[in-house]
Amino acid sequence: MKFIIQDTDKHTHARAGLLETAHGKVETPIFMPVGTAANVKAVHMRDLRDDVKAQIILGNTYHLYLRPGLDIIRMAGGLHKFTGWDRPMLTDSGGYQVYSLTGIRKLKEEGVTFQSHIDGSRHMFTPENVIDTQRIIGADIIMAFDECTPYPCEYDYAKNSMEITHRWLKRCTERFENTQPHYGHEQTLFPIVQGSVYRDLRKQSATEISSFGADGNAIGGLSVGEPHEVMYEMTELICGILPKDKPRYLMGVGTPANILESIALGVDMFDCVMPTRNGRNGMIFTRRGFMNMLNNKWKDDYSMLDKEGTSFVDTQYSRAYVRHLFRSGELLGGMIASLHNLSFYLWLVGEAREQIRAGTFGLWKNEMVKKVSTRL
RNA sequence: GUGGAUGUAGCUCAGCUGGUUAGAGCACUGGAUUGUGGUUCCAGGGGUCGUGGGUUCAAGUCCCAUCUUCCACC
Repeated sequence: MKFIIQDTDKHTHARAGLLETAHGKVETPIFMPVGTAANVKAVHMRDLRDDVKAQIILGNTYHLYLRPGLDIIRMAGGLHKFTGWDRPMLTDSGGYQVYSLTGIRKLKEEGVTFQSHIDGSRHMFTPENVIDTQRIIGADIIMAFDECTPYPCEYDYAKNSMEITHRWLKRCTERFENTQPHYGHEQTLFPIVQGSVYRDLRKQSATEISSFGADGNAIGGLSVGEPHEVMYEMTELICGILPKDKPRYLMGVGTPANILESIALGVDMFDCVMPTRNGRNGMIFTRRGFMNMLNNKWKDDYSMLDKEGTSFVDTQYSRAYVRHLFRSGELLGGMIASLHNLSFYLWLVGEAREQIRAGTFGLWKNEMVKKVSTRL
């Protein structure tokens, strides 16, 4: 996988780059829609490609392993063929599920044993079989198996967790190097920096992760409940250590403001469930602020959903109509909001990229952060 | 007509033998949601307890009357 940096902002650490995978190019900074279970919820692949203009989407190892299962994906010829998405893909390793599904899992040196949230059956993920699984799924970028620490997190727990993540990374890397892609296209492995909110741990982890010389590096364990300033502080610290010539991926982030601020700190890739999950629950993000479509104030607002929006839904449906759909529990509401929000997120990072290339990112970012944080 | 039930928040109901400012679920009004378990959590507003009398220190609760709705039987 290739990555080149095309422009660097003079006043911030923002970069505009180009990532090249076997399934095509990705212009960074980029937002990657989350498609956990072999679909971006409530959005057609066609709309994802032509309307949202998504360049790369996510899948999830844990969820796909449980359903539909590896045999089905292998027989389909991999996740690209199975879903019909022929552009770049990235799979998360399941490390986050180990965190979020806590209570039905047990963590050991060997790996993690857990019970399926679907039928309670017992399974084990190890660094090795998570790589094998991601070979079968066949995404262009695959993630190392890590432990995402909760927040707050005791120093000793964070330290042990970080160390086990490092040992697992070594095992992931070995397995990755000793296995081949199943479908003829190249895959690449991203390691993940951990260390919770402790500067020395984050520094140590970023240094360790950098030494692997991967094609790209991820920052995990943030946006799990810590204050935004802490998240930015850690991100800044880590970006100062990770190699400059490789893409940096901040996992699970975030709000439009989080993304803009993190781009300024030198992050190139993002993913987050917010535009889709919050969208399904009535939240609409726009360049002028965000709105809760369930609120009473939209009941007779017949203006377009977002007159400045880039999606066809923005000028196809009125706010009053979208509010009606949400209040009636109509599925179309979630579909409209998901499509709109993803379009907005992709517009936002695309515009950030343009501003970086034009040398005007810093000022634009500051103004945009204020706007997108406004409640409408 | 007779007998038996019923009446408490917008809706469906809980309130044991009378005892602090009458509760729940849903709905309603807001808020949260960050590598997704089609959500889930949090907060808030809202009731002359059908009506009128009575007993009692004290009545949603007991007594009488009346009205509402339902059931059964003539």
